[in-house]
Amino acid sequence: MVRKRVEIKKIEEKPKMYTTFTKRRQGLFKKTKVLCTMCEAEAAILTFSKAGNAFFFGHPSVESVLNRYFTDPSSSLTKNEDEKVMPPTSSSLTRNEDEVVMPPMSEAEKKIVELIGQGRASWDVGVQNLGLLELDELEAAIQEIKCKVVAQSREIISNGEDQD
Amino acid sequence: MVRKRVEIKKIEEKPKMYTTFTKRRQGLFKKTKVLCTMCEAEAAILTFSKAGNAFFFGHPSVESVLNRYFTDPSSSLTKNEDEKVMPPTSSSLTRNEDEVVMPPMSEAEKKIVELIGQGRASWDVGVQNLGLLELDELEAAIQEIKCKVVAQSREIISNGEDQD
DNA sequence: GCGCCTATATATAAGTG
DNA sequence: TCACTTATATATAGGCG
Repeated sequence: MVRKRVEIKKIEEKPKMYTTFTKRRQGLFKKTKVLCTMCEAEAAILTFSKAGNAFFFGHPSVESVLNRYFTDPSSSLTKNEDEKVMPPTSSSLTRNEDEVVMPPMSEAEKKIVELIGQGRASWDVGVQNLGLLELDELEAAIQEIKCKVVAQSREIISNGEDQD
Repeated sequence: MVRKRVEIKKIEEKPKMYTTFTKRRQGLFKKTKVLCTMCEAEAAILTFSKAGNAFFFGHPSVESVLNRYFTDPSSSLTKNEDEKVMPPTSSSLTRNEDEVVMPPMSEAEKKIVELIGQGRASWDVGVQNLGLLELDELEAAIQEIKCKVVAQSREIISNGEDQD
């Protein structure tokens, strides 16, 4: 219970380091979201743990913020011309889940998987390519999924923590 | 002196909003630095205030983190079995010159993909295997995605209207 | 290890100069 | 508006089941 103030230095014990990373990263993301909400700010945060895991958050989206970073005049001042980061032109995100066999999906699930399945586009871009009708369907699909999640949360709460 | 808990919503009074932005941004940067120090992590945070001011921080540098963001394969998915670490040894990743590829997914996207990506389990089953904390995150993630969808819809409906 | 708990450290809203 | 104050809210280290 935080009996002592932690020193701001490298944590030598790996397990402890990972635990700390997770907790602090979560806190960081949360605060970033709050900042965006309260101050109508745009922000992106990119993290890579020592273990190599990557976590990102961006409002309105990581891409939009990065794009602004690359184009906003006030940003240029802090960068070196010759050390500009080039926007992605490589492909590394393609997941090979082609042979994943799943139980029958609901329409909602299918909708969502469909978007992700595009493979070459992230949600932001994927969404931007949809028409009103599709967006409407997707919204409903998302809502449906969300209901399941919320329902599950409630179930766990009411059952204490008795669940597999 | 924090006489009351602040609501996590847009601050209407501009002066107050800017003050809050400044304070919270500083806190955010500070925490980001601590995270990097304690956990040997790499992180970058980019912020744009409503007023248009830009602030960045990156360890080891903003540029290096962004470069990693655009190239690191581990940016795509996070698995959790025994091994979730996958150092960029060079496998199936990297450059396709003729294909436009998007950066890694956001937290929200990852959360959702994570569930589906588990394979062999539909959403219903996947959700049932999550703990409260995860469900909470997932809910937020779903909400985030939904916001994007809704926003896109509204934009289309506006059909050309533009604001600020 | 994972999720929850809680005592304490830290962040911060509002006030003051 | 910044710098400092300080009361309170929030984050979190370590413990527990």
